[in-house]
Amino acid sequence: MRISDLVAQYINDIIDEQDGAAEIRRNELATTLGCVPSQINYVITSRFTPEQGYIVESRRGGGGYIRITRINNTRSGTIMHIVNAIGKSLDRASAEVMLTNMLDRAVIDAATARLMAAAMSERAYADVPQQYRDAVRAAVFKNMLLTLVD
Amino acid sequence: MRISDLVAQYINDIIDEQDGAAEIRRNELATTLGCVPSQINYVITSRFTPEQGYIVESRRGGGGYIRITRINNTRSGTIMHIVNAIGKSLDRASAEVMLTNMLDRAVIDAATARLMAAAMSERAYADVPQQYRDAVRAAVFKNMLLTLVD
DNA sequence: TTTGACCTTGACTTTCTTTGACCAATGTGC
DNA sequence: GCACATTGGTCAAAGAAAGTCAAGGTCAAA
Repeated sequence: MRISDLVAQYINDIIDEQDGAAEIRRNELATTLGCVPSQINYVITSRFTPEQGYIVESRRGGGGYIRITRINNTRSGTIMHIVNAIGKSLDRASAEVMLTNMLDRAVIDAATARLMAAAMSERAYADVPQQYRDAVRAAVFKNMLLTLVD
Repeated sequence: MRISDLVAQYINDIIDEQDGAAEIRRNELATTLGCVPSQINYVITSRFTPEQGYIVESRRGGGGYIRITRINNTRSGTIMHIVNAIGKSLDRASAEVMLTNMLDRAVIDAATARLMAAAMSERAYADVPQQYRDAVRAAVFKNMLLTLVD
């Protein structure tokens, strides 16, 4: 298993336990999980971005910390937030990150996530020229998301 | 015997052993079987396609993998039948007829039908030139259908 | 004998992860 | 205030996979 996944999982567990927010100490966590401190930053920037519905605050120096807060917890709100965050273009990886996130936050169920991921897959767009792919994908994704809001 | 047959057989054996899914590491398998890595891709794209009842997922980078899942069972039979009936091209109206049909036959539920219909809508493909639309739509539809199969 | 479908190979690309050196901010004791 | 210890932040390079593509090979059917 990837170290980055371990870190992400660790953070997610804390957030779940503590009802929406985790406060960690970078070096301590790195030591606990046996990785280099900057790995923590990598995980945060790749998996706990604002786009994905998290706010990250931190402080250096003695007693420093990193606080990760999950926002936007109502279903429709979350979905609309995501819809609005998607521009004219969307690549597969970003779509998948969003889906994983919605799944983690129980905004959608596993079957729906799987279905949507399939509609985002690289394979589905193999026939269409590069230049159009991410645009269609964005459009398809938004259309699907909109059926999920009440 | 062709190398590609060896690769295909090897993958199939794993799938059989592991109850429907094989997770491989491309380079490792290539080394084991004494072929170049891209041979694995060739085999996958030629013998483990959606039409043939497989779902393929993958990930690059450290800890990367290729996962091949075979689908099989009765409701699945209906779906596979539909998948195979779809050619290289699919227009919105036809897709909708199929969805209504599946819904009537309880192969899918209303939410799923709505979600899939959204992914088929004209609006979703407005950006892509006419000539490609129905091809992408077909590919997206097939990919989605396959996730409904066990 | 030509042709077309299928197979093989390898160079090059893209994506994702890991690591470490160096930087910036904050707190503490003098 | 200053020196110094304690944090966290940034960035670029290297590493670890997988993906793509095009050029050439094989082989059987026409």
